[in-house]
Amino acid sequence: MPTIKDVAVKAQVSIATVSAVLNGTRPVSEPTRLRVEEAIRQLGYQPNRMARGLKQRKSQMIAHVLPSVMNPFFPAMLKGIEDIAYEADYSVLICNTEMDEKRIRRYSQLLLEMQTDGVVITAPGSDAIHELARSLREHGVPIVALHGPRSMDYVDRVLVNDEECGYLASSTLAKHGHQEIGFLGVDGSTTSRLRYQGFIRGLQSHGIELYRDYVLLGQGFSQEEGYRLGQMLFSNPSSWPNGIVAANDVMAIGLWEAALNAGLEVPEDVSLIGIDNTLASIMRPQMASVEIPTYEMGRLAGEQLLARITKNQEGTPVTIRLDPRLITGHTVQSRG
Amino acid sequence: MPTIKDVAVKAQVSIATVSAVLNGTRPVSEPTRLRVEEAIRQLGYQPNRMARGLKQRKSQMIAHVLPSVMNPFFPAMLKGIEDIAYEADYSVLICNTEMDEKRIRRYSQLLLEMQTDGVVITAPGSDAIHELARSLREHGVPIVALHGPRSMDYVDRVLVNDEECGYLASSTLAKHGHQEIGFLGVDGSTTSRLRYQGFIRGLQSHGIELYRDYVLLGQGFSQEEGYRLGQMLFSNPSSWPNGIVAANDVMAIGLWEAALNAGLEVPEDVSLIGIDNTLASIMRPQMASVEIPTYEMGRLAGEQLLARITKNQEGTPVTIRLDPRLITGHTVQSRG
DNA sequence: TTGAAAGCGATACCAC
DNA sequence: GTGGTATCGCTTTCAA
Repeated sequence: MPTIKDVAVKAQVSIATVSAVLNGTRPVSEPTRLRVEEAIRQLGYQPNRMARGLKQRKSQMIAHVLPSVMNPFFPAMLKGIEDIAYEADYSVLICNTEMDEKRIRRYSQLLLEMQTDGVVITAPGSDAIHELARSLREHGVPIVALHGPRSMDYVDRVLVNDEECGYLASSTLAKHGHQEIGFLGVDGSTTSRLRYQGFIRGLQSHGIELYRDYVLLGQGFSQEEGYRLGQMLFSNPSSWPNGIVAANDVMAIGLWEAALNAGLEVPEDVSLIGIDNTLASIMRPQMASVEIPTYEMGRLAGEQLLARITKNQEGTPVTIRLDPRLITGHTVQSRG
Repeated sequence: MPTIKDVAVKAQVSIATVSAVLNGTRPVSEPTRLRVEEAIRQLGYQPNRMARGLKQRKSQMIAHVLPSVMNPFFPAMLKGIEDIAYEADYSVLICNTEMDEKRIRRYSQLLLEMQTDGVVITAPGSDAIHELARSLREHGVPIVALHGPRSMDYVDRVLVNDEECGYLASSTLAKHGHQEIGFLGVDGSTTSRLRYQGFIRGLQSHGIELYRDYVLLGQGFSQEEGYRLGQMLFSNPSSWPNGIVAANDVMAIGLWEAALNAGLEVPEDVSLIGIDNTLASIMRPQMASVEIPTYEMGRLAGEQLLARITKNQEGTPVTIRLDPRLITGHTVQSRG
């Protein structure tokens, strides 16, 4: 690979001048500029970002820390971040945590070693995640929490209104005349808890009674857990809810399966609505869900991060909160 | 951030010795080693990878060039690559091409500027992609084509046996007694063409006639195209295939919808089978499909790439070809 | 077993 | 407008 020196020799100028042409940091006369540009072309010269980064103490790289790209909820966020980064000439490093403490800690160190200019965190707030955030901040690396730890109120955040998600879901069932409405969530998850709060508000605002037996919390947002909780819900053949909100689409699909296996028809016997709209729209029949603008959130997180990097490093943390949107489907049927 | 020099001062040794402790590149006496390690701990020192990379002319970064992480086919591959990279202390840069020539060209340049140590390419072989590969190779950057351009026989490749995918799909329908079998594919796609060839072989080996009218090629592997082609297939109310192979799951789902809209029951009136198993398993009823071991392929690609980077830079290109696996579902029903 | 010093390929300050 | 050169933080000879 040719270096700036090769260019300088070929164009018969100093490397300082080549640098000036490259970065426009100072005026260069037309003829020299042309000579330099010609030399660059002929040599196929490309500046070395490691050298530049070393000197400027920035890498033009940002990172996205997320649980796993294999979870369909996240790729759109990653894509949103990448699109913004691309436009601003930044590269994106990807860090799948798998919710593994050890892995998070190693990435925490790696990001520092790489001189990452900023980090978007999309991961539940475990100890290791908070430690990662603390360490990065301590070293002056800007952070944006994207649908991440809600408790990170000391960094910029891009969130969806999770309470509203739950509200939209239960309200929809209520409006369709359901009176006995269940909720499937995840124990210890802030997201699940907020959605449950909205769920309650939806019931209340329609004057519907809460059946505590129809509220079940599992261990994770998985299809298996949705199925397992579904089985419990339908285990009593004489009593089950006629409408159910699941804390996300994946659980809703497991729930759906449990309903079918219990001999129930959807939506004739029981209405279902998910949250996220990751998979709802591709199901047949299409499942009702509450859409979260994940791509847009990714873009906003990317923009906010770059703003912190290039402009106001300081300044009080910002919170951007987007609203979800109801997606109607064929798994909700009017009652009575 | 403390530098190697700070450590040296604190431990009262030269930076050369610190470096030796860090990298084990030469023997260091026990007492000095302990002093250095203690200094590193106390300062919270982390080596600067840009500086190291500049000197060593490698970045400890690899890249994954793929059409889009939002396409459910790719995340598992990316994850496989990342897992291998993580174990070997490499970072992964992500490059979504969106099949956009301009974007590919910019990434081509970026990867060079970043001093990327190696690249996994998972993208159809457009002009721009071949140009990217050529440019990287010219600069000595190892490449692995992961389910990528089949024509890149000058680089290592990790592929699935696409012909076999088609064969498994049509054979399955044949074994269930279907006689009039259709195929939905994509015009100009090598993947689609190979799967079609296997499809034909499946028919032949079961002595089944090919109905050319039931073979339709669209413009892309999308649900919309699946739907559109499906509509064409079902437009003649007196004649349609009773079994159809779609070149991938996403198209199969569009096709499914078209069938339902045409008033046909699946699988009573028409059997369907997809390829990829990206979405088939989560559909209800579960869709039949042919599974591609994408995660495992990603791992193999990562391993092969790292082998090239750290060991045999030279040596004739390797091709690793994995076999697909049939996933039975409820969209195929026996005939007659 | 250790240290001094020459780079790696850029940027940026200081002269001219 | 342009050139010389110190510098970024590290690795790697070469000497001692």
